[in-house]
Amino acid sequence: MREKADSDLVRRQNRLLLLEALRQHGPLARVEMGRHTGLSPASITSISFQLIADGILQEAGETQPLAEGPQRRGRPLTQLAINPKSAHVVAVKISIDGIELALADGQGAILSRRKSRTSTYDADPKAFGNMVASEIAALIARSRVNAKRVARIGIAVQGVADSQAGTVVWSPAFRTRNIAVSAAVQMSLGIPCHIANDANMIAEGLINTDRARYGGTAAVVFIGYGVGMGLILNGQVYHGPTGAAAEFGHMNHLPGGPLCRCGRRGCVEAYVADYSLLRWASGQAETQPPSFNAIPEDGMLALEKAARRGEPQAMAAYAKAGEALGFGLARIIAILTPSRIVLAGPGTRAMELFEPHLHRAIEAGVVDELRRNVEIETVPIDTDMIIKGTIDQALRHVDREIFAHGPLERRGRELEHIA
Amino acid sequence: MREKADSDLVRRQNRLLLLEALRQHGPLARVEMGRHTGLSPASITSISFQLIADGILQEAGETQPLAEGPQRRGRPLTQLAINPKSAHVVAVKISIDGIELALADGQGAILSRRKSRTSTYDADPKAFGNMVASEIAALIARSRVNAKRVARIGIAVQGVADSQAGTVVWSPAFRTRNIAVSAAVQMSLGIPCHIANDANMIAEGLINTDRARYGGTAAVVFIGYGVGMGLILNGQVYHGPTGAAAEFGHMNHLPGGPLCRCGRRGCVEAYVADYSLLRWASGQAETQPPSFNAIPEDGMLALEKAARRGEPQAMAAYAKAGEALGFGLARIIAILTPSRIVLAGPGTRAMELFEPHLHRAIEAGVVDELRRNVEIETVPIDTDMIIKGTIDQALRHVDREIFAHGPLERRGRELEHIA
DNA sequence: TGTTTTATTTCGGCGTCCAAAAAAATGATT
DNA sequence: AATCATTTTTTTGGACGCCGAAATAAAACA
Repeated sequence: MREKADSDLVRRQNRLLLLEALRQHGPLARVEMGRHTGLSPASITSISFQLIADGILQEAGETQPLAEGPQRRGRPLTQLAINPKSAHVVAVKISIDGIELALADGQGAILSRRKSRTSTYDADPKAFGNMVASEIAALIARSRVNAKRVARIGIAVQGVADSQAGTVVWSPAFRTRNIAVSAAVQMSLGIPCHIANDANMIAEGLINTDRARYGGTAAVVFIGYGVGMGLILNGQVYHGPTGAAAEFGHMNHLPGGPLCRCGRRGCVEAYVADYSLLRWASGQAETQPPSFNAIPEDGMLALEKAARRGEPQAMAAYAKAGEALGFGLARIIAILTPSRIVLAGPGTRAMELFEPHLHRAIEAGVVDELRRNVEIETVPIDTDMIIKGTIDQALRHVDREIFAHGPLERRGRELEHIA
Repeated sequence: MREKADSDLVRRQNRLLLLEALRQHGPLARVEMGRHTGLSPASITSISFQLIADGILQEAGETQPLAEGPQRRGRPLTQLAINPKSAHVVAVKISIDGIELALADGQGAILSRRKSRTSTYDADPKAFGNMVASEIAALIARSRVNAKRVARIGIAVQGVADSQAGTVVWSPAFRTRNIAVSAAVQMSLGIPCHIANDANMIAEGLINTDRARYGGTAAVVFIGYGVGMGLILNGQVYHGPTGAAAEFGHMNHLPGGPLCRCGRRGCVEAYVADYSLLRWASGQAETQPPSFNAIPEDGMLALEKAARRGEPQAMAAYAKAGEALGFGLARIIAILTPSRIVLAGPGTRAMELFEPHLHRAIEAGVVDELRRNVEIETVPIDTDMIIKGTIDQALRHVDREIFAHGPLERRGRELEHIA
């Protein structure tokens, strides 16, 4: 209840409503939009007319509404879809093993990709932003898309991001702290840019994939080279005051526990991340400083195999991980009572190995009444989830910040404000 | 972005905006409302005219705008205020030592109070709702207020409340679980009624007291006969999917730790609540089943005195409490990065006793970057905070659900829907 | 008394919504 | 082939709530 309501707000809200319906369900006929949004047919006609005039929507190809059974009578539906050329976005993923980029069209279809093997760890903090900018420029140049048609750049990073300041506060991908990124990118390319935590992007992607399932209150846990969490509260990804994500990986499990990459002891990550599993399985002390290199997939596969074979040290590693994860989730449940917990990432390959310990810990850690209302699920490993989520989120940004407003001449004042 | 926007929404939103400005700043002249809401003078005139016609606002008495310095020129301000008789609300507080009630007018001023010494612990779960209803009826009867002018009843309860179902899921004030309350009250009195956790009500009250300070993202911790938490996320009190609050008190601190009133082991409450402090200080085993009686204030005062005198067992109790509280808060910070943590309740009397341990724990439990952005404060103990917060929240409910809509004839459809 | 200043109201215009009627586009029926 | 039935989409006219500008109100000042 922040903003005053006037006809401007009404237009923005209803345009956005229409766009959201299309993002969620794909091409829709006007009547269907009416059903989804609650708007009258007359309004839908008027709004969609303007969106088409603005180049944001277009009539969809002859995508017949599939399988209507017996031939339907009456005037056939004319479906509308988001114009793929309405805007483009770039998604960037910065992780411990390099930088990955993708360029997508207005419908979210990926047009072009790029991977940079540049080691981020020792990157010059001053130059890093410009380096990312030039990678993006190269990606765009290689495609047939005019750079001016790129409306937004989203950057996903492992670790603590401050989206307010546009910096990477702390990340295992960098030796240095507080690396400015988005300002440099924005300056150099003249395209609005934001940065956020990678787990938040996964959460964003999940919401957009299945709103009924993930649109309520859920915690999305990413397990792999680190442990991250995206929180969905009341249908929206939670961003703290500074834009930092839920640092579940660095939530303490046991005081004085194993040494974490962040330098503290007893973080959940120091039990559950791949480097932690390996450290235990290899019989190293838990105070052994953890590796800062990306761990090859082979290593983890071998460890899983060993545990499945029944090798005690490997099994013990998963047991400890499951317990720490379980107590961590129990704490989340006590505080936020999510109705769903989603486990994602390569670490879930070993789910059966730590699952029993996880459940036992949750039972010990939280009152029955609260625990009963939460469903725990794993989602299939898809390394592209972060990139896709970032694209999705960037497009929603464009919807809200640009498309919902209407054509330029309509918003004289607002432009001044932005400039 | 749920609701479609039409002129109805515009009216509701702007009426509510006006009411919120008045709730927050007290009586305001129309120009001032304009400044607060961003609405034009013309709109303010029109909206306030209708609110006055609806009996919701009235011209404020000759409350001169205090100390304008030199006599101001120009037409004097005419201040408007919320009509105290526009609606009344009842607040009920259910805790381990009885039931407390208050009746307030439309401005939130308390007109009448009542305390029932009925022991809740062994109350008949079937009859409890009706018992509360008759207490409320008695409170209203004793005042000069017509029961039909009571627009809402808010109930605050210690423990887990399910506001969706209107039940007390679990509370130390009751032996039994899942006690239905609000349905019976609503049936018996014909007044809408909701139930919520007491810590959430404190949070609600704080937001309304000082929006600038508490309107962002904060965790409000109540320490006393139990440990509760109200979370303020982006300016709003967080209610989980079922309406349960943040059960910080029953968030696990250490697996296998001391026995809690909830039956689990290692909950934060089992370190920090008054019964836990006494249990340690008296040298009992931490597996000793905790007392279910309200603990008299004297006992706690004596314990504090002992610790200040330097008695080792008493000091150790506060040390353990401080550490558990600190690690608990560290976990909250890692997950939610609140910009403020508020400690409230009688337990804060002993703040200096556990403060150093608390800070040491937070330092050990969370990355520097996150910890730096949080301010920890205590608010003076005010046993009425819960009642006041409940009144405030009930009034906001009335604003949103009744006042914002406009006169009855205006909303034919909506009434049907409610009925 | 007239002038200046500030607050509030009145008036006319604008944007968006909606209901109802009209038009469009097709299948079914004769 | 012509007409009827059915469904989608557009057009039309009216309502509502906001806003800017002008008018009015109520005081201090000169």
